[in-house]
Formats: sequence, structure tokens, C-alpha cells
Amino acid sequence: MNVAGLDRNVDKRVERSKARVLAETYRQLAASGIGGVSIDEITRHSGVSKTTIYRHWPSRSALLIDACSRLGGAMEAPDTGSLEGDLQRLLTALADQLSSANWSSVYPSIIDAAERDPELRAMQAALHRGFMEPFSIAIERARTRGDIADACETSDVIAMAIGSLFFRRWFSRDEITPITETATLDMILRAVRPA
Amino acid sequence: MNVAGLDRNVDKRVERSKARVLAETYRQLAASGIGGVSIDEITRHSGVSKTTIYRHWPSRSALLIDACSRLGGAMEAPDTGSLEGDLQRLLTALADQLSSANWSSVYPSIIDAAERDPELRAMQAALHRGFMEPFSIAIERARTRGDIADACETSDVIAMAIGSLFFRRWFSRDEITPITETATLDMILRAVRPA
Amino acid sequence: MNVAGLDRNVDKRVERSKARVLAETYRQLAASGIGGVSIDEITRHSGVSKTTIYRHWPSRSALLIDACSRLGGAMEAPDTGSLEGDLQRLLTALADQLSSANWSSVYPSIIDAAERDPELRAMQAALHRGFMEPFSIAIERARTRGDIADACETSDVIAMAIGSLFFRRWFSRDEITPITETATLDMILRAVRPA
Amino acid sequence: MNVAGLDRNVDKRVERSKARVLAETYRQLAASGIGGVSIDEITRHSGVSKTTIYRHWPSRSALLIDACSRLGGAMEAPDTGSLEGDLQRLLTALADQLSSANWSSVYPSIIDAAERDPELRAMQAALHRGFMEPFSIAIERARTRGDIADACETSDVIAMAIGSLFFRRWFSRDEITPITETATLDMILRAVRPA
DNA sequence: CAGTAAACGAGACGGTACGTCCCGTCTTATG
DNA sequence: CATAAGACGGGACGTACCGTCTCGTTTACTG
Repeated sequence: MNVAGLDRNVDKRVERSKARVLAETYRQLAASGIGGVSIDEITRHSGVSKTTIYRHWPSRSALLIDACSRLGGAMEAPDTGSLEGDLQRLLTALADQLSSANWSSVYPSIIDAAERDPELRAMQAALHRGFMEPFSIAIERARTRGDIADACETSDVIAMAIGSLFFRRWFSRDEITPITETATLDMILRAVRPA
Repeated sequence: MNVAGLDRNVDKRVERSKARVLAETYRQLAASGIGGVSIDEITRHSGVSKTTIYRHWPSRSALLIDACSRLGGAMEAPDTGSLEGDLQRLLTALADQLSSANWSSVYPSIIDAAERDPELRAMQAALHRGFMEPFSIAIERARTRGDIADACETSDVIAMAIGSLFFRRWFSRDEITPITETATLDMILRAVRPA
Repeated sequence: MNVAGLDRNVDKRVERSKARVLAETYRQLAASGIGGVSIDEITRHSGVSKTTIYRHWPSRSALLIDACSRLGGAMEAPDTGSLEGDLQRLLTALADQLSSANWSSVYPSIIDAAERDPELRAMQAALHRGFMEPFSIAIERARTRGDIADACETSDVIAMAIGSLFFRRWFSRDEITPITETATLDMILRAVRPA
Repeated sequence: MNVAGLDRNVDKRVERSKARVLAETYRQLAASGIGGVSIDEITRHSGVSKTTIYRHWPSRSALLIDACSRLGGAMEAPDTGSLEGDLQRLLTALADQLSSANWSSVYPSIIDAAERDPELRAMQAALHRGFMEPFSIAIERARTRGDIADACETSDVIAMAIGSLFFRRWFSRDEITPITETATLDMILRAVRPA
């Protein structure tokens, strides 16, 4: 109706309720993962009634998807002039996120749920594209500079870069050392160097 | 008591019950992940009573851990004489597993649960060591042959190798193409080549 | 809040659920005594879910107490003008109840349970007072008329009257003859007659 | 086989097992009534295995019946020469039993169970005859002495006597005073006195 | 600024799963 | 061959959560 302000339509009460619910959802997500989020618990702690929650999200899944899809703080694609510099920045940022950020403890839940739920799968794909894009941009930029061997496809480089860090975060649980990116960076640079 | 038979002591009925329960557990694991396994459902489909299940596993968690910890079909470390040959074999095997095997759809559940449950974390660590070992052996063998740059630490190479494939499996959901290892193999070989 | 309707506040659904549950509880009580009442069975036959039952009664015991405490159809104290007439009426009514009424088969359960559960004991005491009161009134009335020997305490007379009938109902199981009160009535009248 | 000693046949081990089981059964009976007796609990505390218990008693009920039927310490019929003296002795003994004896807390369980189980009903009838007999003898003896009005049937007198005491024990729970028999005795004597 | 439509909280409801306890049957191995 | 040990299927218990539903009551926009 109001062309200028699509969101003007939204009742203040609605916004307030949604915000409270999402806040409590994040709290529970960080504390106990996707499986630990309980609608009844949200009701209890947020002061928002179950009725209202289900008015705004059709199901627990939908709420979780909504909450999770807001997690991916999209990274900026840096432009330092060299592949090394760009990757350095990107990997450091990612390693920092993995070392500390709340969502790194939620992400496995998402992957798991996506394994079975198509909607969640779509959400995860979007999230994932957000991750990859800055890498993609940096690599393509390097490629135009001739800094990357023709044989190296962009997606392979990205898989190597991000996969390495994620592997350290979720598979090497016995190591308490923080996730660092230097070794990975070196390896990638060697791998992509043109002949 | 029975000196001759350590395992003879195990009641046949126990073995039968356990086997039935685990079989049904795997079925449900593959179909719906860790969160989808229900003791009541197992009881209904396996013909084993809830009482008996709880006699053998103290909790749903314990059953899941037991079931999952038997998933890791330990790979043999190949010995083809070259790093390329060894890695080729290992990566192909891993890619095959990721493309098809049941456990690749369960693994995210495990990672997620491990994020919060120490026992599950230990189980996952063991599983993970099973993965890494053949890679570790192959790489160390190559290192003694002088086929690997000194700067490349074994764990970094493994992270890159396994991480790449896992990334393809769980993060690139929009691609339906099967998981292949050739590009990854090339990259690794370039990355570790001595100067 | 609603001044006009004290009981209006009670949700119709609540009343419906409670009524259904109590009805089924009575059915099971009559059929199998207190020990034979099962919440799951009530759920199955009443169409009321276990959740709802436990919403209204904190435990199986509480439900049983509630159900039983509604059993005592309080008798009116008659006033025929003579002790004989009053007792005649009261004993006949009691004998009829004992001969037929559902609760006479439940009452021993209550006595037994009261032996160990304080809450049930309180409930039984209340039930019991309901029994005794009309007798008490009739006897005291007779006493003011001078129809009762001073030596006869009211409680002793009641014990004799009610005890006799109960004894016939629960202890003389080999006799199929219905419980009658005439002999008891005669004995009491002789016992209390003033010198 | 052995005509002289039917009981010689009984294996010592059998006797030992039975004794242990019954002992533990009594313990539980006194502590928690019939409903509180658990076969598993007996096994746990008596050292006798469940298999053995079920070898000797076909069911939990049978064990309880067996145990209970040994409770009734048959009273001797006194012979003091007067109805008053005899009743005095009998009522005092009964009041003592009701005030203290373990079985008075078990008896309601029996009555309740007898309400529904024919075997238990038979057992209770036997127990009950044991109670009544000495009263019956004393009253008949008094009747031959002409101390009892012709109108008073023996069974009515017994009902009044025993019923009164039982009523005090099980119905007047609010009174903590011990069960006494004097008032009852007086009433009975007045009631049965020949014209 | 009054009236109305929406959003709301409170919480009842039917379901399903959990993990525990007991029953009565059974199998196995020991004395 | 009686026994101890204990596995087994069955069923009840009481709790937690899910998603639906029916209530009255605010609360915000609109006329």
C-alpha cells in the first residue's frame, strides 16, 4: 500500500515480538546448538507467547532457519594488490571467526539439518555463497593479474582454503591450539603459483 | 572365570539384541541423522524392548555413540611407491565414501553433538584419527623419500586434503556433481613439491 | 475478576476433560479397585491425553484421592421422632449402599492406601465424618429426649452401628445373604436403653 | 513316597529359600502393605533369585496369599465362667492386636484384594473364621447358661463386637487414642442381656 | 479521539519420546 | 536338580517438548 515504505506496514508490536524471540533463539543456539532450541523455553524466557511465535514463524524449523540465515556476517572482499595479501586478510578473518564466534558452534547443526531439510539446505547454500564470494573475487582478480596457474580452478582453491580451516575447527578437537592460517596460506600460494 | 573364552561369556541373547538394536539404529541414523533416532521407534521396529535397550546402553546418547563409533571403516594405508599414487588411492576412497556412504550424512550430526557432549567429542576424535592415520603414514613415507618440501607440515597437508573433500560434500550443496579428487590431488602435489 | 461468575472462570475444556477423566477413573475403580487404576488406561479410554491429566492432577495418587473424595454421597439426618425410626432409616440406607453401591468395593482400597499415605488418610477422615454425622445427630437428638442411657457415649454407639454393617460386608464373605440391619437395630436399641 | 514323613521330601534348600522369601515378604508387608511388596525387591534383599521364588509360588498374588494366611495367630477361646469375663479377654486381646500388631496395617490390603480375587477371598474367609471362632464358642457357652437373650443371634453379637473395634481402628483415624474395649464390652452386655 | 481490527498472553489440548521401575518368563552356568 | 544370575518383552509412571486451539485483553492504526 505504502510504496515508499514497505516496512512501515509492520506493526511495532510485531517487530518487538520478533526481536525478542530472535534474541532468545540466538542465546539458546549459542548455548546448545540447533537441537537445544525449544519453543517452550523461548516462551518462558522471552515473554513472548507460543501463539505469537507460531504466528510469525510456521514452525520451529522456520524460526531456526530465519535465525541462522542472519548469522553470516558477509565479509568484504579486500583488495591489497596481491593474492597473498588478500588471502591473508580473508583467512585471518575466517580463522578468527572460527576461533571465537558463536556461529561456529552452530554451523554443524545447520549442516546436519540441511542434510535432510530442503529449505534448510537452501538457506545453507546462501550462507555458504556469502562465505565464498570474497574468496572468489580475490582469486579471480589474481587470475587476471596472471598470479594463478591456469590449471587451478577457482572453486578448487576455495575448497582448499576454507576446507582447511574448517577441518581444523571441527575435526581436530584434541588440539587446543587456536586456528591459524599461516601454514594454509603458504600451501595455497605454492599450489596456485604459475609454472 | 572362564579362562578359555573371554568373549564366550557374552550371552547369545545379548549379542542378538545388541545386533538388532544397532541395525535399526543405523537405519534411522541414515534416514534422519542423530536427532531422528528414537528409542521407542527402535523398540517398535527391532522387536527389542526398551528395557533391554537401556540394559545395554545407559542412555540414548550412549547408544548413538556406540553406533557411530563403529562407522569408521578404517582405511588401509596404501604403498604404491609414490606420493601421487598413495594420495590418489586415499582421496579416491574418501571421495567414494563421501559420495555414497551412509555415514557421510550422519557425520555432521556427530560434529554437532560433539560440539556440546564431551563423550561424543572423544568418540569423534577417535573416528577422526582413524581417517587421518593412513594419510599421515603416506605423507611421512613420502617425506623420507624427499618428495615433500620441508616447510610443509604433515598436519597441514592432511587438513588441506581431507578438508577440501569435506568442503565439497557439505558446503557446496548446489552442485550435484559427484565429489571428485583429481583437482585436489593436483593442487596438493603442487603445494608440497620441494623447491 | 469476574465478580458475577465465580465458577464461570473455569474453562469449559477443563471441565470437560476433568469430567471424562473422572468418569473413566470411576469405571476402573469399580472394576479393579484403587490398584487397578492406570493413567495410561484412562488416556486410552477417555480420549484425554496423559499430558492433560497431569495438568489437572499432580499425580496418580492425587487423581485417586479426588475421585474417591467425591464418592461419599452424604446422607441426610432423618427426623422421625424416635431413635428407633431414625436408626432404622440410617441403617437401611447404609445397608443398601453396602449391598450394591460401587464405592463399597472401593472403600477397602481407600482404607489400605490411607494406612500409608497421609493425604489419603485426610481424605478418608473427611469421608468418614460424612458417614458419621447423621448418626451423630440422630443419637444426640435421642439423648436430649432421654432415650439413651447416660453411660452410652455417642461414638461408641456409632462404632457399633456402622461397624456391624461393615463387618458383615467385608468379613463375612462366605454369606451371600444381603446385608440387613434389623438384628443390628434391635441390639443397639437394647444396648442404649436407659435403665 | 515316604508315608511317615511327607515333609521329609522337602529339600533343605527349598525350605531355606521359602523361609527367606517369606521373611522378606513380611518385612515389606509391614512396611508398605500388600501393594508395596515387590518380587524384585525380595530378590534383592533375600538373596533368593526370582526364578526360585516363582518356582515355589506361581505368582506374586500366591506368595502374598501364602504370607498373609500365616498371619492370623488363632486366639484361644477363654473360659472364665462368665460372658463378661470371656468377652473381656477376647476384646482386650483383639484391641491389643489392632493397636500394635503388624497385620492390622496389612489387613485392609487383604480385604481389598479379596474384593476381586477369589483365591484371596477364600484365604480371607479362613482368616476370618479364625477370628470369629473363639467369640462364637464363648457366646454359645453363655447362651447355654441362659446369659443371652434368645433374640440375639450369635453372628450378630460377633459382628457388633468385632465390627466395633475394627471401626475404631480403620475409620477413626483422627483419634490417636488407643483402641479400648471397655465401652464396647458394656454395650454388648446390655444388648444381649435377657429380659 | 473513538472504534475497530490486529496482535497478544495465557494456557488447555492431543501426541510422542524419554528414562525408570516392576512383572512374569526364559536361558545359562554353578554347586 | 535346585539354585543364582540375569536377559527378555511388556506395560505403567511422570516429564518435556511440539504444534494447534480457544479464550479475553491490550494496543495501534483509522475514520
